[in-house]
Amino acid sequence: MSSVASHQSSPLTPSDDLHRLRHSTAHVLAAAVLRLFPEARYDIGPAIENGFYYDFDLPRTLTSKDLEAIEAEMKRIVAEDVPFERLEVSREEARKQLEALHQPYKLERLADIPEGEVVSLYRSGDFLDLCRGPHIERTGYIKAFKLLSIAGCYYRGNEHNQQLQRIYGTAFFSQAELDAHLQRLEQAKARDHRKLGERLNLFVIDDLVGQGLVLWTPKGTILRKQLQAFLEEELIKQDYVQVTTPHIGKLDLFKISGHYPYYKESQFAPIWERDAWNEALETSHSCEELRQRLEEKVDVDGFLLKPMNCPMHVRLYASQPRSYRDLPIRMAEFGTVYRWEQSGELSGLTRVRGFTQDDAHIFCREDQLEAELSGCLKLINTIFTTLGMSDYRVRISLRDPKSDKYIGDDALWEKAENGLRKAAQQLSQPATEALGEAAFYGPKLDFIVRDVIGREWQLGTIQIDYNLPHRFNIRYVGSDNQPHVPIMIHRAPFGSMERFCGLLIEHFGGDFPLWLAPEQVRILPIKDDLIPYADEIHACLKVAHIRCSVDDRSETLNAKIRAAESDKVPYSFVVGAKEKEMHSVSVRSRCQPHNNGTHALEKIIAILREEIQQRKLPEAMQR
RNA sequence: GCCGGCUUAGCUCAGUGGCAGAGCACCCGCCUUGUAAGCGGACGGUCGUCAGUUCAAGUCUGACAGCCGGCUCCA
Repeated sequence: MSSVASHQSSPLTPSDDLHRLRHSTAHVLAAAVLRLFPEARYDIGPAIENGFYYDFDLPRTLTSKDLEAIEAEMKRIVAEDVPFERLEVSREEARKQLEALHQPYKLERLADIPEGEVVSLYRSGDFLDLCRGPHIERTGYIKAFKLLSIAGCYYRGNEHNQQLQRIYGTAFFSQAELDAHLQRLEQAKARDHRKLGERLNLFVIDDLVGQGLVLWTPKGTILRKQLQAFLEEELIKQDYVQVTTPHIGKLDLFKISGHYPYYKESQFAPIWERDAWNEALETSHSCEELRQRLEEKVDVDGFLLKPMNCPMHVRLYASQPRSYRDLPIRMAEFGTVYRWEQSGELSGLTRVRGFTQDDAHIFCREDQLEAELSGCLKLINTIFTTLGMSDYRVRISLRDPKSDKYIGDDALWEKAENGLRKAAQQLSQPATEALGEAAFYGPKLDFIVRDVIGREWQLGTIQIDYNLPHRFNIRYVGSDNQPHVPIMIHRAPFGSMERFCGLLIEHFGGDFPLWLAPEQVRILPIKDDLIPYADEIHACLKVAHIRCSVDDRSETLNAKIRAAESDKVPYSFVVGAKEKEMHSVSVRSRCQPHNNGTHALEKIIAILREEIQQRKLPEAMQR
């Protein structure tokens, strides 16, 4: 299947071959850069999911013109068809060779290789690299590649280190595969929720309102509300109660919860009371003193835009005495939270500064934990199944044992982590464990989905928390008449309405199932004198709670159909004299774009009501 | 926040120091349409913002803002 010769004896899958091809192409890239910039210092150049990159420290910043020149040089190296030679050398020998090349980053990378491990260098023509390999046999095997972009990146991924220039590229076995890949990238752009959301008029992000703050249009609001209504039905089935809490709360609340001390940098700055602010200004003798009083000492009252809903739900729990008979209490809220994300990280609906979580906190007893976790998994499964989203992965997010950003003692953490591991076994697919991805108060089970350009985003999450109940000292009276501390489960099946809608737009490419479509039916009168009949149909659909509009422009039918299709309206009803006579409509479905027959109005309304009620997926996605 | 790129009409985009442009959309008129664009006209601009260079700046320089791709971060 591939023209790439394998020089390992063990059998390899095609993806291994592709990986090797790309890694070798990265070496050719570095070789080309070195020819054009002899003073270049190179770091590492791995193959990645859809291609490869290589990081360089260069005397000047690269432009797109440079990419063309580098690509041309790479083609020359491919034409030279030199072999990749593996040289296994002593650590000392490797050091000497890299020193001779004046490659400080490579020397540091060499020092990272554990004692006792084989050190290998790869030579291809005039280029030498410290590399574990393996590689393809000759540069001539590289048939189809393209450099894609330049990006800044930090050495070793640490923002305090030197910033390097990273060149991204991709390579395939054949030009046809490369072309197909580039075409896929191009097509993905059309599905991008940032483009599609604007075109379909679902949401707006306005400079004057602020970065990362989403304005939902009437159409987008319908989408959101339908999702919310869907989830609310499930909440009723699972005996949740809904609550409502404010957008801000006292700083003290978040000091107790730990949000303020632990994640201060990720929050909007506190809102200080005017009097306290004035007094602090007047009585502070220096800016530093003022800063300390406002941020560190407790003698100034302030408020925080809430970064999470949990502290408020905990206080609602604590507002009454609770008996073991009351548990579990499943407290849900579509609560809007605010976080200070770095400006460079904001992106459409998927990374924003204000978003609404479909949040809930379950307060339960130890003996109820397993059943509650199971209920949460069931809820998430219902959502993903209803929406036809099967392409997700599950991550068990654990503490990084080396970090100090977590609260609570080790025994409780272990208990929570094991609880999640056990719950994860119910899943139909294996979950992968990830250190350092936990919340500061507990481990999580995260459901992760990719966007159209391949970036991964966390959507749903289930988190076990033994810590907040202790920090707030909440209790219930047990059957032994003694106080006990409940366990909290934090869970959000969508995660954030904004992020979820963003990925949903891309998932459906804007072709939402009927129940979600902002405009479900568009009525297209053939001639202007049919407008009164179209209005009559419109009124009937409205009574049946079907969202529709009449295209009463003085346009041809073809033009109206084109507009309806491009607006991604699921059904068009064409009405002319024949339909009027029989009190019927001619139906055109977006899934079968041709005349789907003439139906009596009552009949088609019943069909659509059924499709809405059952939350059917678009035919194109049904199996 | 860091590196780089981009920013011209509502949208998509042309405009290589010398009069601000096109297509589509919106609006008006004609046409009265049978399953993906009928025809014509009019309207629409602080060329992201602010400085600078120049006889002259959409075009060159700088700062700032926003967006895009990465990096870092992500409760």
